[in-house]
Parts: sequence; structure tokens; C-alpha cells
Amino acid sequence: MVEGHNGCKEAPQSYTAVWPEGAGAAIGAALSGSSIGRPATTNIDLKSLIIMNELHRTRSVSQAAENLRVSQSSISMSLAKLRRQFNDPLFVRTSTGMEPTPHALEVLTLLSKAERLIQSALQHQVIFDATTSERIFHICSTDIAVLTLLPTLMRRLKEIAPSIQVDLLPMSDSIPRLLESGEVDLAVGFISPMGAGFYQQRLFRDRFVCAVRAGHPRVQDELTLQQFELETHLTVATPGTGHSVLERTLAAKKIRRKVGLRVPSFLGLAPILTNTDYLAVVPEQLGQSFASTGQIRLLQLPFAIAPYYILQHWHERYNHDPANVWFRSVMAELFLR
DNA sequence: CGAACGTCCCACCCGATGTC
DNA sequence: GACATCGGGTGGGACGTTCG
Repeated sequence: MVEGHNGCKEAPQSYTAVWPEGAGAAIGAALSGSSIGRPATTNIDLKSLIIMNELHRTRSVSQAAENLRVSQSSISMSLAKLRRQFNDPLFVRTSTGMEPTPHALEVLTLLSKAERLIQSALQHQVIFDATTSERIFHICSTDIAVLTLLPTLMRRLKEIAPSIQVDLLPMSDSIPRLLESGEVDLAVGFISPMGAGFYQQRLFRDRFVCAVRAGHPRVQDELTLQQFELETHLTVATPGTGHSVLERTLAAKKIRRKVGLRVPSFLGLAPILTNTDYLAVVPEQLGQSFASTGQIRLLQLPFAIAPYYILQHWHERYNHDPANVWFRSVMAELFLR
């Protein structure tokens, strides 16, 4: 996000940015660790230190003022302040200009070290090496992911990042807080929009289908609306997800369904379905994994319901985090279609 | 020794900030 | 919002140093 100009007036001075804002602490730390001891005040004036550097470079108060685009008296005042702070003349007039005292030279040497430290800090980048990282990624998803995403994901991770671990956490209403705090890296699934501060990326489209056991005595190749309402259903509670769209659609279309069993997880659906005559409305991706055994059939729903997208969600705090960026890219590589 | 140049100091001004 | 305070900048004069 780029900050706007917000009507700020231009600063009257235009110091050459030798050290960035906030560098005073680093400079203070460098000075306090030296043989010259602490300056008279710990409230280090960064501009005065910039002026000191410029004085050393130019050997002239006037020239330093010109270079820093301030008045000569301003430089003079700053020098006076520095002299009080360090209890040393720092620069004395000679035939060759304002020459630094030994004390000033030592301070300048330390300032140079501090500058290098600051530059190093500013250029510091967090490197994430997937091939050697032992990081644990915490993913929130419905247990659908266990069947539809994890096998592919873990196979790929074994190839490119063998030491990385994945911790799958259940969906809940507190996903936004968990993503924001960093307790969860990524939330994947059919999840309602989380609002400002969150990013999301579409991975693939999915839709609802009806699953029944292969030898269901009444449901043949086509499911009628009448059958849908007459048969008993097996449903799954899915807090924190967008699956409630199914309930809303049924209510809007005034379609009634008789629930015989409600379970907390998609994982146990298959064995129950194969041993009962229940109908279960499930995501097609999940249904296909059930149907691969040959014991369960998938049928079109007898009413229209919009398809939906499986997305990956993350918080803006981690939008540029190299590890999070890498993991998202792996997810996109495997599932974006 | 005086001119030129550079530094220092003081009074004043301005903007930011805190307080009521 | 008005006012006080403070930090920091400016202009200008005083003073010091250098050099021809």
C-alpha cells in the first residue's frame, strides 16, 4: 500500500539522507561501547551527527551548511550542541580549515561503523530455503482436504521440501484471528469472505453432488426432487465454512430434507453411506474419492445450486513473508486450475 | 595592516506539541 | 480552539584568522 501525500507540507530543510530515521539507537549503542564513553546526553540528535559527518568531509562550517542546505548559523549551533554533548571542541580552526580533534576522529570512526550496521540492517532480507527448512506450516481446512488435497500436497513436499511439516487444523469461526496472529499460515476451502486485511486466491471450482451407495434400492441413475425430499439424509456440520450455502438454497427453494444422521466430519461419510440408504450432499471432489471404490455413486442434484470456489486465504501480515509466499505458490502450482 | 573569508552569537521567527 | 512552551531555523553583526 502506498501512502498518499495527505497534504503534508514540504520540509523546509533538505538534509542529505546519510542515515535513516531511527538510527540514533544504533549510533548510541556504538558510541556507548567505545572508549570515549557516553556523550553528555543519551538523546542523540541524528541531524547533528549528520552535520558532524559533513563537517569532517568539508572541513568547513559554511560548506557543510551549503551542502546540507541550511544556514551557516544552524550548523554552528549544532556544532555547539555536539561540543556540549561530547565535552570536546570536536573541530578546531586551523590554517587548513576546521580540523577534527582526536576525540572527534574516534567518534567519526564509530559513526562509520554504525552507518555500516544500519545499512546492513536495511538490506537484511529473510531468506526461506524450502529444501532445508524444518518449518511447520499450520493449515486450516475442512477434513475434505485430508482426502482431496493432502495426498497430492504431501507427495510434492516430499520431493521439494522433505523436512517441512504440515499441521492440519479443523475449521472454526476463529480462523480470521488465527490467521492474523500467525497461529495458522493458510486457510483453504470453501470459506466465507473474511473482510479487510485478508487476501484470498481462487484455486479450483467445485460443486455439490449427491452421494448414495451403489446398490441403493430406490435411487437409480437419476435423482428426482421427490426422492430427494422423501429419502433420509446424512449431513455434516461445517462451522466456519461456506457450506451453509446449501442450507440457504434449500430454504430459499422451500426444499425439505429429512436428516437421519448428522456427523461432525466428512471423513466418516463413506463407510456410513455404503452400509445405509442415506443420501449425502457432498462436494464433488470429495465424492469422486468416495466413488473410486465402486461402492458409492454420484448423482446430479435435482435442483440448481451455484458452483463455488475453493480458495486459499491468508492475512496481509504474511503477504510478503517468504515462507508463506512459497507455501502459497506450492498450493497454486498443485491446485490452481 | 587591512581586506577577505569563515565562525560565533544573539534576537527573532516559525512550526510542532502539550495543556487547558 | 487558544495559548504557552520548546526546539530549531534565519539574518545580521561581532569577532577571529589567514594571507597578500
